[in-house]
Amino acid sequence: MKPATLKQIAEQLNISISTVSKALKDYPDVSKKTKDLVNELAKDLNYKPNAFALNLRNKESKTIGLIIPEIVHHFFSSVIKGIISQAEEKGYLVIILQSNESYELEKKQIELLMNQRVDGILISLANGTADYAHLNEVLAQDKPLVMFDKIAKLVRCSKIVIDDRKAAYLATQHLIDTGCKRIAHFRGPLLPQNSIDRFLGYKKALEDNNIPYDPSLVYLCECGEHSFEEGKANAQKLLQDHNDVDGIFINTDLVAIGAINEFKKMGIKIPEDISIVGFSNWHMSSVISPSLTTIDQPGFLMGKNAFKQLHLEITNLKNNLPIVHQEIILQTDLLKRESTKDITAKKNKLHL
Amino acid sequence: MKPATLKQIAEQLNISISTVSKALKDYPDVSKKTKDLVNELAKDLNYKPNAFALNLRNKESKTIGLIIPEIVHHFFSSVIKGIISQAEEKGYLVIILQSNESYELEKKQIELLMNQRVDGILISLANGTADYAHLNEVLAQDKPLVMFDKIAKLVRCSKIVIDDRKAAYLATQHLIDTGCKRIAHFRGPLLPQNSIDRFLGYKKALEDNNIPYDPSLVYLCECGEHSFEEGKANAQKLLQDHNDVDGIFINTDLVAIGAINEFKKMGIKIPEDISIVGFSNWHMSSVISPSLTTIDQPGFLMGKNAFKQLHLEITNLKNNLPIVHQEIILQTDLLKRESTKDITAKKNKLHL
DNA sequence: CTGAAAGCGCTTACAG
DNA sequence: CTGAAAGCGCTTACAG
Repeated sequence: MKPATLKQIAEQLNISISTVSKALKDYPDVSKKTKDLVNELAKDLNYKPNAFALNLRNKESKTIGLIIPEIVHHFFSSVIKGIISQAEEKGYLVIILQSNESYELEKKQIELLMNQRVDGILISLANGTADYAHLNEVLAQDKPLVMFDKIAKLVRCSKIVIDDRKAAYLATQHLIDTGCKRIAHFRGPLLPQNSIDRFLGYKKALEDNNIPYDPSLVYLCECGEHSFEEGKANAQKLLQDHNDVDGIFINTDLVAIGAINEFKKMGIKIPEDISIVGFSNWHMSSVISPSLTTIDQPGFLMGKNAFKQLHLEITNLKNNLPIVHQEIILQTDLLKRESTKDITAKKNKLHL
Repeated sequence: MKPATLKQIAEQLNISISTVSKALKDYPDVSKKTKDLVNELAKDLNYKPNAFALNLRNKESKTIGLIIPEIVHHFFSSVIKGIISQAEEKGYLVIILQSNESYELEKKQIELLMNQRVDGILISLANGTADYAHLNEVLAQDKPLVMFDKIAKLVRCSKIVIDDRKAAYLATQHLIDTGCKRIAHFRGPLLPQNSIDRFLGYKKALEDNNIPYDPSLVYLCECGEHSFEEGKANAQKLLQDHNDVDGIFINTDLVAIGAINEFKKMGIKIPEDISIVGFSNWHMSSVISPSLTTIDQPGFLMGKNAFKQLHLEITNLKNNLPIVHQEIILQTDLLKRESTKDITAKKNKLHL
């Protein structure tokens, strides 16, 4: 059974399409009697306005596009959840595409979404993305665009991020505060700004505490599918290279958990021998033993804020109001758990 | 800058809109000269056909809807990935909604998607869904609908599933084959058919091996957010209630991992004292120690198949071909790892 | 080879 | 209070 149209209602009632349309929208210049007739029949026929026709007329589809590097990923799926929940509240639908960390795919997907004429685009960049022409093109066409987490500083649009550098600084400072003297870092890949910033935060904290920076203490991870194994491998390498390390700041929780597993297997005590701080607050991190001290990365909140900002820009554009790009920096908290030492306990001991 | 239209091209070239349209579509009855002119200008203006107009005319949007109980979930996010990857290949976009395991939300979202006039709908049911009127309504309106994983047997549409009962049977049989005599089961919630079937498979395997079924050996889990903690709690309870258990078949890997953690903490050896089999093959399961014997639940493949089937039905509907509903049962494998005993090793020993 | 006309389903300014 | 007309941007059967 095909969905009913205004035309059908009009014909059955022997009135014009315009009147039917106005009756359904409760225009004041339609008689009560006509309105009642129309509404009743519309209900009987289960009339729903044709979204395609509305889109064409209103030049908007109440649909946005989301491009994300990876879906099977705790942080990113939390962001998606935040975006969708907020979108649903405002009556928007979300088309999701996955770039697989590929610049080429990302470029194609931007085009797809532009051709689809979504009302706006939300994106977290692929690691491979170093050229921003496709993003600037979106902005040039006056299409609202908001970036989150993995952003390009040079693109002039709104951004929702955390302060990776500051968070990494705090993480490292916490290791120093709890007595670590020789602190290693398992860093993320070379490209996204985030792992660069985390590395820089680590380095800065060392400097500010007069601890010499030693590049041989920095190990690289892909932080992709094999994060856990990378953590184990790096833990092994680290022990071979340096037997004096007493603290590690690790780019991602999953890598940290791999490292912890390996250390435990080798009989190294955490936090007594080596203290560890992770990054992201994965759901397993609070639950393993020892539980992992880490930086809480607020994915759900980031998603919510990203959609809110996009929605604001879509609305302003529609109402010919000026669009002010925002850079929103979400707060990150250091969650102190068992993989680092408890300072208060230590202090108390000293005071005995 | 607003996107270009056929009208603009026509005006600039002083020809009719129809001719422009036909030139762009390479109709044979347009002169080469006109085609060249049109194509050149179209390229200059970066002309892209207006998707809203096409949707209205073609009565299709090359967009499907997906309703899923939970996004932040390893299995479901794998399914999503499979769906999106396959959809992209066929030129379809995917709108994702999350039902949060709520029947009410699910119902609303079905309506949303119907009003949006997506070309088809993919759904995995909320645990709370026991009434299927909203799903039958979709089918009554001739909209292709494919269910996966959490399905309703009574709804007459295509389904992509695994054979939960058989997989559970194999898991339990494996425990029996490796010498377990007293086998417990941590089962999932009462509602979705899947956990019922897994329970039934467990029970059937016991029967077929003349092991008496003991209801006090069956423990319930929500298998939601706190799966890990549930595993720990159930492990504790089990030890209090029964000190003779030597094997457990557990509804979900995450619960199993929680249980393993707890057992290890209590000094119970796995698999020597208690053997454990999980279900789903979560990415951590192969990587923890001892690694978890489990049933591989092919999420990505399920997503791919679900979209393929939906696409087939969409295409057939469009071409007025008959639609044959399929129930596709994907293969599940038992992955033998360290949390159960190695039979071959045992056999070898016996043969010495 | 080109173009006017009708139509997809809706809305709204305008006429009566 | 009701309806004819124009328009959103496109396609295609038909006329010339």
